[in-house]
Amino acid sequence: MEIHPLGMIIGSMRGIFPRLMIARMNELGFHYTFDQWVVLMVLAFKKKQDMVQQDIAEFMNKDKSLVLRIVDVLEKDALIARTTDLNDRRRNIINLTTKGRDLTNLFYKEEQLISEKLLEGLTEEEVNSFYKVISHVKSRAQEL
Amino acid sequence: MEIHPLGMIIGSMRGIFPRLMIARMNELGFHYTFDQWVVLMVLAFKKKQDMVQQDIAEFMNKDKSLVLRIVDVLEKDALIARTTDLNDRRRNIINLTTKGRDLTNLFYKEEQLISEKLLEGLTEEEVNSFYKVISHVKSRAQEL
DNA sequence: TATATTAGTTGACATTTACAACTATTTACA
DNA sequence: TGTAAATAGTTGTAAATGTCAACTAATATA
Repeated sequence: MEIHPLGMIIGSMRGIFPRLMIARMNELGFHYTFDQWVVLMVLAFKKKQDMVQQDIAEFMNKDKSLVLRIVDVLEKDALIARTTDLNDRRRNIINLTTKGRDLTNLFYKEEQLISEKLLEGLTEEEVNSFYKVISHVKSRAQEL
Repeated sequence: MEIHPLGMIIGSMRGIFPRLMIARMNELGFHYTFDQWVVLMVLAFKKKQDMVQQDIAEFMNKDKSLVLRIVDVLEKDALIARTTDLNDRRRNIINLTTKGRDLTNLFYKEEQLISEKLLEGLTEEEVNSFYKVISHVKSRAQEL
């Protein structure tokens, strides 16, 4: 099978969607970075109970020190709240506040609109393959 | 059709491949950033004659001032050479040096290996759909 | 009880993001 | 022909990210 090396493909497209989303959210008056939004959305679509910083870092495949800095900003803006896990005081459980949830609802709507525009013209099968490949790549990467 | 908003998908996977590639190239003794490699690879797989900084910036969907800084570093390391376009002296034509070409050949091999590992287990059809979606998204993004 | 591991924090430095403003040059137009 | 607009590249800047190490506090394990 002919493999297109992923470097230039990733290199040329990875900023596209984030930039479109950020531009739109800036228009609406919200000046958060893309990763800040991702953290909020991870919490909105909670993958498991009692998400902690380490969980978010793993999901985003980012260094925990970066997640800490993002969480600091979002907490300062009262979009999330951090509480100590009473079962394990090393862990901070992170939840969206009401204000945070309002923002993630808004982001989600805009995200859907832009996603629809970008994917318009593709078949459902093609889009599903796209998601499957991404999910597969994430799994494979964890094994390497 | 059910659309998975692209935010968290992009947010969780965009750093995977770059990080794997950078780790591998660091092992081999090359300490360039991912975007520095992308610039080299863009020049190696020349999309057109007489690539200039603006062309690279457009391909990478990045600000021209970033491309300038990357080009400065690569020129300093003698991986590329910059010459003024005699037909239009605003433009700098950028070419790989022999040293630069050696490095891109090496990067390409490693890129192929890692890509193969990440895509192993997927059908050719699924991978082709993946590339098609990406190409499509890039085109659509330029229209928005 | 001592050691190893984990979660989070802090710090440091290079690079990127995202603009604006500038210079030099070319193109368009009156 | 002269001027304005546009283009390519350069410089500057503040904030954020990438990436790593070293640290503290807490938990797990031998």
